[in-house]
Amino acid sequence: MANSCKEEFDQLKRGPWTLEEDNLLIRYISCHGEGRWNSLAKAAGLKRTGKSCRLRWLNYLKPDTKRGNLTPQEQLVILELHSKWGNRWSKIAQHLPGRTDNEIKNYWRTRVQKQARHLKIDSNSKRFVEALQRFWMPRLLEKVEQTSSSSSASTASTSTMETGQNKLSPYHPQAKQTLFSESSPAQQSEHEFINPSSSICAPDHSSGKILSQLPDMSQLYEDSVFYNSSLQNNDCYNVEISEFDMLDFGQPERMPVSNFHVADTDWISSGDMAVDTYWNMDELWQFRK
DNA sequence: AACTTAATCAACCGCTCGAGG
DNA sequence: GCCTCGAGCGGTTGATTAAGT
Repeated sequence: MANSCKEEFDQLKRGPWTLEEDNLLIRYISCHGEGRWNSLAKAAGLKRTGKSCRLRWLNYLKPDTKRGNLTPQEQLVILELHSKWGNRWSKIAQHLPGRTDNEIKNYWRTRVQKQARHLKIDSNSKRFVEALQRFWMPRLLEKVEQTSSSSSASTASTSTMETGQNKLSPYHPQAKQTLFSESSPAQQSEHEFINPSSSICAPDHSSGKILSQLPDMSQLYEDSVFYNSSLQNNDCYNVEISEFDMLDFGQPERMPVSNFHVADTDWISSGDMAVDTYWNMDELWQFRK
């Protein structure tokens, strides 16, 4: 008995999914629906664990799964919700229609934590959260504003969440028809959609100026955790790496946010949304160069 | 061109939780 | 109350690709 179980386990396939496997899973689920993943895997003729099938379906094959880079707005939502809930990836994912917890987790680990390492700040620390809220999130808001204004100029019906390089699942029926579809009313009602700007600082839509809504820079200067801590810090390595960063957090009048280098290319008009809509925090350090 | 390093992301693993017997 | 099983979650790994030297 134990041997047959072991044999069964040994026969299970691992690693990347093949097209045939994907097709088997899609066909089975379209006929019988999701759930009971272990028996589903067997019934579908897949030599995979139920877990593996579930993951593959949820993260890649499910029709409303979005692929591709996160928009600035989506990134903003992630930062905002992560500051509230921490590593509750699935909870955060519920507020980003079409995005999976895995995708969000990967984004956080590869992009956001990278910047924390860069600054030598613990990504779970208050300092880092403050850096995000005071500095990077307003920058993202700015991009969201730019995106929405440029998209409204080109087409009034295209929502910000759906613009850019987002791709539908390759198996989605509409995938070949359009890359920039509007989210359906049903989809929107399924998720409590977070408007990032509402929870951080409301953009001034009447004037179209986001900069007026940025954090109070004089206050930022006064209570600059970064400035003070970096100067009082005897750790030479930390100062060496962080001095410019910290000073700039602390002396905003010397380096207003609006002066930050956005990108080498005009990310709105270049048409290369696949590259430039992606929030690249490295841009934030480029003013030093 | 060849090699190394870094970045990305799909997939796996172990754990917890809740439902049902 | 205990056990089993399915489902889901968060952390981690490893293969692939891109960038740098």
